[in-house]
Amino acid sequence: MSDSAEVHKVSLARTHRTLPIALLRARETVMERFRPMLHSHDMTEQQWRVLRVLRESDELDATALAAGACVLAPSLSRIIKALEDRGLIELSRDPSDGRRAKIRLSDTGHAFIERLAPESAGIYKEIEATVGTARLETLLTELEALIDALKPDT
Amino acid sequence: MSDSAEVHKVSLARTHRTLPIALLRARETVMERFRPMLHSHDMTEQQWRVLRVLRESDELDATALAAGACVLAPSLSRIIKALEDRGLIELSRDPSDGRRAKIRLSDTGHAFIERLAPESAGIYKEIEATVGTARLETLLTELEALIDALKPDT
DNA sequence: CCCATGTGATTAACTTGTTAAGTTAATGCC
DNA sequence: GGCATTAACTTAACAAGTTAATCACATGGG
Repeated sequence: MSDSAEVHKVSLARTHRTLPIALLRARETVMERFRPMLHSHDMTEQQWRVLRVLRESDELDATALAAGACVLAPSLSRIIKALEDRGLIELSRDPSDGRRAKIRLSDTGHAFIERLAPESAGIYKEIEATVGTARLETLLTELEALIDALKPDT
Repeated sequence: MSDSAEVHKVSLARTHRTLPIALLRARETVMERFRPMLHSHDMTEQQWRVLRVLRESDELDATALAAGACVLAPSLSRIIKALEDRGLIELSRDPSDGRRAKIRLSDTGHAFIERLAPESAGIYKEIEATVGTARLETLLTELEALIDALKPDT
């Protein structure tokens, strides 16, 4: 593009040096490593996140689970249906509040996640080794700082 | 969850302290700031990315555009259709290779992006002010380092 | 020239993201 | 109790992510 066409442009950062795209590319680069193993077990990343969050705190309502696994409520509704059909999770109603669902791993679900965990942990260790433990910790800390800084809005 | 149930678990990092989730949450936190303005102009984030990449290098084939805007080819096909229907971009064929498309902004598209650019730049400046210019630059540099480290695979 | 093979782009099918609207249950006020 | 409001999901509709399949054109042998 010629300089003469450039002058009347409002300043916008070069796309590749912006937070939204850098974060997207970083995430994609990382997920590439996990996708083949998840796919070989007919898992999507989101389903795997839901199972892992359930493993950590073994009975949650849908709102807490959605927040923990970083999926929106409508997505979670569909994911729950899929995982329940597969027998990996179980549902019941909160007796004190008929709206609220209670979601937990089934025995099959526990077995499933323990079976995949070593692979998953192995891939993560590989990434850690490639990137460097120190750099990875720094990055995680800075990402949290970014989130905390922006979260309560202005 | 009780300690006795904990012991036979294979080690998996706590979900919130992992790259995939931290990157996802960071991106979501950032995009929250942009979504209202894009939505008010009937733009999706992806469509906006495509337009911005086109603005930077004003005639691209689909493969290069997809790489630049970080969308997969099938998504780009749909986005192109939508943007063309709206008159924001123009298509032609590469005369030397009938498979290859050539995609560029239309005059309307140029006008549209220049009209939104100040808002977009303003939001980004707000983020920069909140997070801190130095921290943001550091983060961008580290994200690029991460991508470079992981990109050529093992 | 014909065919095999490869490449650029699109289509198909399914899952998820995203917003809006709908359902059902709880709560608060009169 | 009756009624509006809020809360927790769920459903709907459309855009995009993801993988596989397909189409159209290019290219390199034979």
